[in-house]
Amino acid sequence: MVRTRFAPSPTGYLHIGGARTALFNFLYARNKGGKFILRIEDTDAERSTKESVDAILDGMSWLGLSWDEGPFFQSQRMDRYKYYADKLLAEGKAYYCYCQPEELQERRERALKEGRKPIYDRRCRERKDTPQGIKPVIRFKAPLEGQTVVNDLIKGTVVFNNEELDDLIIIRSDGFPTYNFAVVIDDVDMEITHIIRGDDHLNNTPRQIQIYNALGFPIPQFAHVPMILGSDKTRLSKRHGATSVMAYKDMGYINRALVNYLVRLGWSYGDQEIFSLEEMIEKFNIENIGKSAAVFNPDKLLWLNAHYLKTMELDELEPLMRDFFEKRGVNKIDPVSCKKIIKSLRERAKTLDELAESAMVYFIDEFEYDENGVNKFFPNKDLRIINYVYDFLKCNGLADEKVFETLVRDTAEKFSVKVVTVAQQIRIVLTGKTVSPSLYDIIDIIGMERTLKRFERFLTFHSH
RNA sequence: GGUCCUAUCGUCUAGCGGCCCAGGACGCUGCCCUCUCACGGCAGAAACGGGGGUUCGAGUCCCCCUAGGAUCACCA
Repeated sequence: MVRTRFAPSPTGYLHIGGARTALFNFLYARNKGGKFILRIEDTDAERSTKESVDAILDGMSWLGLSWDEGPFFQSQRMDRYKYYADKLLAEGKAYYCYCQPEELQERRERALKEGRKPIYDRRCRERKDTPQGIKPVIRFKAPLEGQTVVNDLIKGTVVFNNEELDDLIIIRSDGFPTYNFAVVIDDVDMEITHIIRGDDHLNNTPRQIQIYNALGFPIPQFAHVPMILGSDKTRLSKRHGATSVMAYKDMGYINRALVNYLVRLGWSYGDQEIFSLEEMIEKFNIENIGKSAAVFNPDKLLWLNAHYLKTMELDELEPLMRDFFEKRGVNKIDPVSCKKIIKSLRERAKTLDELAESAMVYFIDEFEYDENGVNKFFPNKDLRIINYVYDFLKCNGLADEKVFETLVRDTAEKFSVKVVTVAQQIRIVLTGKTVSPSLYDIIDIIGMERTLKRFERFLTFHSH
């Protein structure tokens, strides 16, 4: 039984990189019919917050990454870490260290300056006395020689010389475990079979393997996924734009689009670009994860978002638009007309927010007229065409789109102008702008009454 | 600096020795469609970092160089 996990530390929101790691773990577990476990690594009391936990859970839910077990909190598992630390101590595989943080820091800097390795010098390793008044840490007795081999599903065989690794702290002076110790205990307790995580952890892996060995635990499978970089090829951060998953929701991105984008960042399945969640689960595998870091490309994400905007069911899209309309003060809007609006704009917008913004032509009757547009399409302030169209609409109404098209064409012919001219004149009358959705859609959505009002308003503004 | 990882169009990538004078996608350019803008369709420009090997044959295997990234905490 495959068991994977996502183990974020609650020191901020769910970011793009974490989301992809979570996604890969989720997909792998689902693909194998296994379990996906969520664990919160909150051993750093200083930086961990409840808000972050909620933010991460929100992000996961929005992306549809449901977990089977958890969330487990490391802060509630102190007895487990203590138990195994004591065990290591009793077996002579760990020891108390009384060195103070300041002197450690100092020695590190000196070593660096003198060109030596900045690793712990193990001076407490064979210490027999127990200094009073100092709260010690517990260090792991790492092997002094030999090699530790990581067999990684993505990176292949990676060999580390043990002399490069020092005696890491496993329990801090405040009694809390450190990361490298806690993950091992947790992954063992939670019976994790496949550890899929960012490759910034590759260097931690030999240390963790040494702990597995010291405790006699079987080694799980490791898969270190390459990082996601910003456009300047440095680690993705705020200055590259939004990195919070929920920020994308707020900007009008659709969860499926983001998930689809993320799955293709570092993973591929031939030439396929579009994947439904079901397809991802069916086709995901670790072999097809690339080995090199990937640059986050906002344009491609935008394209995917536009794709889902164009192809999703209107019934699914309609409720998603609510927030974006409300943001603009549009609250009472029935689902039927909302769907009409979406239909008229979905091919012109790339985000839900953009769609809502351009939908304002349907809601605001008091707008400015684009002066350049007016000058361009109304030579000599000639209002005869508009008057003619107005009269026609007032007398005949508009049965359907075909009638409207005929009207535009006939009018153009009657006044010996191009069809574009007639259309653009009507567009300016109806929206004030030279760019808008299809004219018939506007009339259909706002209704004949408001249509005629907009004509009258225009004529009043421009008749002198 | 030590250690580790990585290296195909600007970007995401296909390629797992001959099917590749390198394919797809985003973006970009042009044309078509068209009531504007979009959408859509078609076409185009655009890459195997460099140098050595191995081999009849290398983008694909090996080595070196170079370049990027990661990591060296009582953070995770």
